[in-house]
Amino acid sequence: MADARDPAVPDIEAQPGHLIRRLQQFAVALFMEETQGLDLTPVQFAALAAAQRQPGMDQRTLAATIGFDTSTTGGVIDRLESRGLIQRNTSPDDRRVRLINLTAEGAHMLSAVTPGMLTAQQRILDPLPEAQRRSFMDMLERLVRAHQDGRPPPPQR
Amino acid sequence: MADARDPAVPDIEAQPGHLIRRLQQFAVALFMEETQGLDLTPVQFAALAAAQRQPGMDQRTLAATIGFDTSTTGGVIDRLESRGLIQRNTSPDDRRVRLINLTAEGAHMLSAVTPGMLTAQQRILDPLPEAQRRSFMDMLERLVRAHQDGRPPPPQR
DNA sequence: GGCGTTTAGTAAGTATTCTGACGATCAGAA
DNA sequence: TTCTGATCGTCAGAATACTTACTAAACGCC
Repeated sequence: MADARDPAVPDIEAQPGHLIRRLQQFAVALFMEETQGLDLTPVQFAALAAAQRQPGMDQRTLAATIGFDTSTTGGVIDRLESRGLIQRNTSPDDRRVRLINLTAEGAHMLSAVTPGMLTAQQRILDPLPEAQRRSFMDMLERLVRAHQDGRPPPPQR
Repeated sequence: MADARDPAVPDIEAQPGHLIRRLQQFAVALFMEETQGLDLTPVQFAALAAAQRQPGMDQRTLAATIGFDTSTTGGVIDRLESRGLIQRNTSPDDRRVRLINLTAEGAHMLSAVTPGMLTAQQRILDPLPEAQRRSFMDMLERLVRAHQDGRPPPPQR
């Protein structure tokens, strides 16, 4: 029963933010479980996949693609580069820019990880009745798209 | 158009794991924005709220409540303790155990942060039509509960 | 009481993730 | 051309988050 003197703690467990964090933890755990031994994190996988999809990307574009800031992306790329999965070359047109390309090993790694990744994705949604999975994904996409399109400033004027 | 030679990269952006990660990022950003200046992270807030809800918890129980391992929780509690928001006392019954209690400043901090936290929670779901928000939350809860209850083995037999 | 096992917490190491500051570089203006 | 501002990337620092290994303490069996 609610305590009138304590409106301050409305049950963390029922808050969207908390549930989203928890679900994200499980998603990562499932990914790691299904790709065990390949030693690639979900974020590293996303970076590899982005590099594969659009070769010769600069880091800034890659960061935006996978949804991180350039700082974080730089670190991710550092590790992938040191493992020989991607190459980072200075652009001839603009020496500030580093162009990212997948190496052959990177492409191989991507193929090796993908089946497990897909299994993990299925397992994330598994607890939902099948009819709801699409609906959940639609809402997720809608939320992410809305937030990344910048919060539309409050209807001023 | 799909390239038959490249079944390996099925569009990261459409995978549940990626979308959940992105949404979590926005959730954190909204929390920080709405509680600006108070200098409390969502995780720290969760720990404070748990301590408030059940005073005298040991760290292990607290960790389970907010959904982290004991290592991470220990670090979170370190920072809260050094800011004087919680106390950590050795249990008289079992000297291995540290009992967590909110200080007066901790309780005050909790009250100060809660309104912003609630606003942030609303803003997370804002982009969804109101009719869908409850539905989204129900699915979230179902997913988290199912995963934390251990993956129920597929309906065999 | 003594000893092996279990348990609570910490420590170390890796990897995210963010913000803010910085250096290098480029592009456009004076 | 030189100055100014903007842009790309990195660095430094803080806070998550995980795993593995370790210490300290308690428990259970004899």
